[in-house]
Amino acid sequence: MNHLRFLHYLDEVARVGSIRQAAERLHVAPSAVNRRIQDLEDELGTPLFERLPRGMRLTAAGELFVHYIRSRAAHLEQVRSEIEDLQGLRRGRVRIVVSQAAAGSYLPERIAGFRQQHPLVEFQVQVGDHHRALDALRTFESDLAFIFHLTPEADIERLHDVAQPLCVVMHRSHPLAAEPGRVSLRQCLDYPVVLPGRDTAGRQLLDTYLARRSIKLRALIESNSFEFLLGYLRYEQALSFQIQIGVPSVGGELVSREIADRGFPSANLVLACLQNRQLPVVAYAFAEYLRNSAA
Amino acid sequence: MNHLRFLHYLDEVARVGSIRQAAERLHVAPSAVNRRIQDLEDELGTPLFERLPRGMRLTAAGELFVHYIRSRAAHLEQVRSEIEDLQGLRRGRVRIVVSQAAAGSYLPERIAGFRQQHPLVEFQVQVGDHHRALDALRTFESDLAFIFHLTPEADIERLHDVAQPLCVVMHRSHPLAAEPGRVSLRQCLDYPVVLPGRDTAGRQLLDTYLARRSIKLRALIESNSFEFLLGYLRYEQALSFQIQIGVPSVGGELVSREIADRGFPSANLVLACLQNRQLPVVAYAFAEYLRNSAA
DNA sequence: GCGTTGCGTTGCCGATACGGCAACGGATAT
DNA sequence: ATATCCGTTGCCGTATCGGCAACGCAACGC
Repeated sequence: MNHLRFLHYLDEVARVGSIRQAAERLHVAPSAVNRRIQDLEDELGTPLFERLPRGMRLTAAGELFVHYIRSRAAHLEQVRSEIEDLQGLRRGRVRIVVSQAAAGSYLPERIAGFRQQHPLVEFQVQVGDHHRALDALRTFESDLAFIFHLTPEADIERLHDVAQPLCVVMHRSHPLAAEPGRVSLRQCLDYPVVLPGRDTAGRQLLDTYLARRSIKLRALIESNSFEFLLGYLRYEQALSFQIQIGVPSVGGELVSREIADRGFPSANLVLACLQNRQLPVVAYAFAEYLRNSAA
Repeated sequence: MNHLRFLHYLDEVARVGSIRQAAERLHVAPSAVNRRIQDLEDELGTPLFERLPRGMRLTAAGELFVHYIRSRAAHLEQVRSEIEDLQGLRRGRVRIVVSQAAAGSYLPERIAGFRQQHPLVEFQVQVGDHHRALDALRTFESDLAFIFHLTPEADIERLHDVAQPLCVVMHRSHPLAAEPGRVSLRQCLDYPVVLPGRDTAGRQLLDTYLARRSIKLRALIESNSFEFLLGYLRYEQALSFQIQIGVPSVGGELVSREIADRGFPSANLVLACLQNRQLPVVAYAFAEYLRNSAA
């Protein structure tokens, strides 16, 4: 099946926008890549790329064809997966793109659990924002996406969603950690807070709620790294806000408490894939596993 | 894209069940075909064929893979078609499998009409029975099927259907042809009849109706060729039964009359394609054309 | 029992397609 | 104007593929 190499050439050129860069990634000479693309264009009778001074850009025809190539490759993976499935083995690779919040402990835990049942299954995990996740699904880079608040899109299919309350997070030695049960937002205002960047979904939920209640919250630290924020809590008696699954649940120094205030927002975490896409059986199995272990 | 030759090899071997025969059709040496198949099996780690003394038969894995190949080829055609479509040309090939009844005049007329608007479009027309039609759709040999009374099947999608009354057909010089409007079944019984074979859909409709009314009809001639039956009417003052579109409507020596009897059966002609199959744009356009010109 | 026929398969060799290398022409950035 | 990055092309070695002939095997006809 090495005959399909050249389709990968085209795919890569479309991604990086340059024959030379694509050739480098593919470990072949630029001329080789160029030749295959020219062959393809000759056969289709239409240019697939515009030749710009700075590189190559897909034409409309190219867009169509590259989408075909990628879906073909994904389809092939699905068939291979089915074939291996009927040999009794559950092997293959699940490719998933997730929000940062899920990357810390939620996803690792689930993957570890899944691999106990299916030890031959490999994973490719990408962390990315909303936009990145949708893009990865559309270009067939990922099978599944697990992200916040999916705005409905025609070509994306929701497989499962979980409502996740936004919690306040602190070190276990923090005064608030002694409180049993929920805490009120008012209590939190007495302490310094560290917050995720304004472009994250959780932060936006928080901000709109606070604005509605005319509550001002000054962030001691803003960061686009959840790991950094939570890590910082070990060094200063501060608070942060995070959805529940974003906080390590076992053996951690960190504690999370739900907020008692009425109307305090919840995030909606969605497991999604590309519409009409036939997932590899392992990917589908993992999606089912996530759905059942959601609890 | 000649690189995909070897996929066609596999397809052909699966169809004819023998490497040597497939090689002959493909105009290559049997050893070449054999080699590509072995490569494929090595790469997939699974035999795709059982080696029988009489030839090759697909394994379960082979079934999956061959289906992938065929759908991939069909998908490619669809993409090429889309690409040509956005170049402004409406070209390509529509592959359709139809009942005998539609082959005589209905389909030729519609194809001619369609080609007046899209002269670059080519057609491949196969005549076949119910079973053959479904098989052609499933193996991606045909894009569309136009057949009688489609029993609902999970993987087949109905695009359009037309109720077609069963009519009595005669030569224009036949006594009954002088009658204006409908004729009664009783009138027909005075004349010899020629009928399609018992395995055709129209004949079965007729037989069940006649049986319910306890009417006996002795066929002067039975034939599996509609063309022969209608042709025979030129030489003897006999009658035949056929759905309306099975009778040439223009400039013909033949005349059809509807049957006045209440409950006299109608056939249901269905235009169908494979479920979830993205049709080439030309095929889709032709399906639309048929739907609109059904009247 | 035989030979015949059709099947998949393999070794060997020639043809073909493909990739690597180096150089060219053009457009942009500094 | 120089440097850089781009796609492109001619030339050549090599890996890949197909053709040919032969082999082993199983089924069929006689």
